[in-house]
Amino acid sequence: MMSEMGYETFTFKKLAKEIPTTEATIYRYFENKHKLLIYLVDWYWAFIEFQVVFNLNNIQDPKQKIRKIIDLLVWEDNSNSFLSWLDPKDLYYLVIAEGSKTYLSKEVDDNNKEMLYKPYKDLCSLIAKVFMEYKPTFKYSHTLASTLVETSHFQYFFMHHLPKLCDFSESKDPKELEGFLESLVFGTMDRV
Amino acid sequence: MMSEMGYETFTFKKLAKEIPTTEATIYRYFENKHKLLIYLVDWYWAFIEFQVVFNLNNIQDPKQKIRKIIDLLVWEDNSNSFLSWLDPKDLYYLVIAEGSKTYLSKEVDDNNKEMLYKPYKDLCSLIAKVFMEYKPTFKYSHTLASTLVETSHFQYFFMHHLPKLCDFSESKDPKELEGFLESLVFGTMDRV
DNA sequence: TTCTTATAATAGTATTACTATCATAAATAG
DNA sequence: CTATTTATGATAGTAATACTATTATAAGAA
Repeated sequence: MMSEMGYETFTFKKLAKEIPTTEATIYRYFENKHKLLIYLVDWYWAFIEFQVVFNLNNIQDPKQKIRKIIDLLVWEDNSNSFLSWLDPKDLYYLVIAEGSKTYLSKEVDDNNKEMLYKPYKDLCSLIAKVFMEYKPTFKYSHTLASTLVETSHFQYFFMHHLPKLCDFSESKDPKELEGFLESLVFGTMDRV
Repeated sequence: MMSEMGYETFTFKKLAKEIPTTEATIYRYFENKHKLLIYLVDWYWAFIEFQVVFNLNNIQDPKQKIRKIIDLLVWEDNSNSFLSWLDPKDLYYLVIAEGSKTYLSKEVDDNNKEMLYKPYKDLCSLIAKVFMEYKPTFKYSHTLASTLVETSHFQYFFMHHLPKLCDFSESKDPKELEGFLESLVFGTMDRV
């Protein structure tokens, strides 16, 4: 629902009607709409981290590991995902369109103290570690990790809504985006 | 005001009280709060584009041009800015914290048709052109341009609010961020 | 001086983002 | 198998938000 109608239009009242339950009941589970967004986005990052750990298990070459990470971040069809009441693909679209709103708020510092961004940080940490395996002398592994994650998302968004801001206009092929992300990551690290 | 209290907390009523005028009068100038945000952000992009054009005028070497662009995107102190009732430094902080909300909305396609993202696209186009001067065979100049602009902003935000997502934690030195952005841009293009 | 246009003042509406109360149903513990 | 805890439903209510509408008046231009 949130993904379909957008975060701003989505309300607890509408959700209550849909489930169905009452607004008051939902408030017993989530302090407010923003915390629900954070909960959903966190769920997604935890899921992706799991996917990364699982899929990197049988890969030795750091370069191949990084390629796999990029492949997992850009969903063409990651439908090997386990079943759940939360469809990861729906979450993917939600996180692309609304994910930044979890931290682009005046409560960011409070939320951060409450560890609400831990799943995102953990994922970036994990990716940064793989970067360090590939190039131990690289100084900006965390910065590059968050840049990779963010770029994978907003370029996907640009591809579909603001094609002038990227070069994948007509094709809308996730594989092309993956190609760019690989040059970005390896190019940056190979300079060192 | 919007930057200080955050987009969500800011209202036309509060603004009217501050100016002072009435809510209804503000509505004659701006359809709604979101359009005012877009107006302010557009103003900022137009200002940066002007700064880029102006500052690149006496530089020939594309590499130096790119260095200058990165320097203009990350504000340590761009206070050679002309005076105005809109302080560009205030706008810089506004665009970092709220800028993405201009397009992360369900109205993005309608707004795009109304050319509301033109200043942002124009700036990216200009930067992409300089990239092409530097490396004519590079395939992703627009993608890299928007990645550079976005990355310069959210890494600045991470630096101040979510330091675990970057590597500039203690120092908070814009120059370090500029260094990373240079490796990112040149690293990506030099691979080709 | 007339006409146009902008603003002030005021009022009003639907919706949002909550909070509160209390009765009841379901789960669980002794 | 009853007593008690806990969750939900039903309902009501509030302050604030994001607007829209109306009319009188003030200022500027023709």
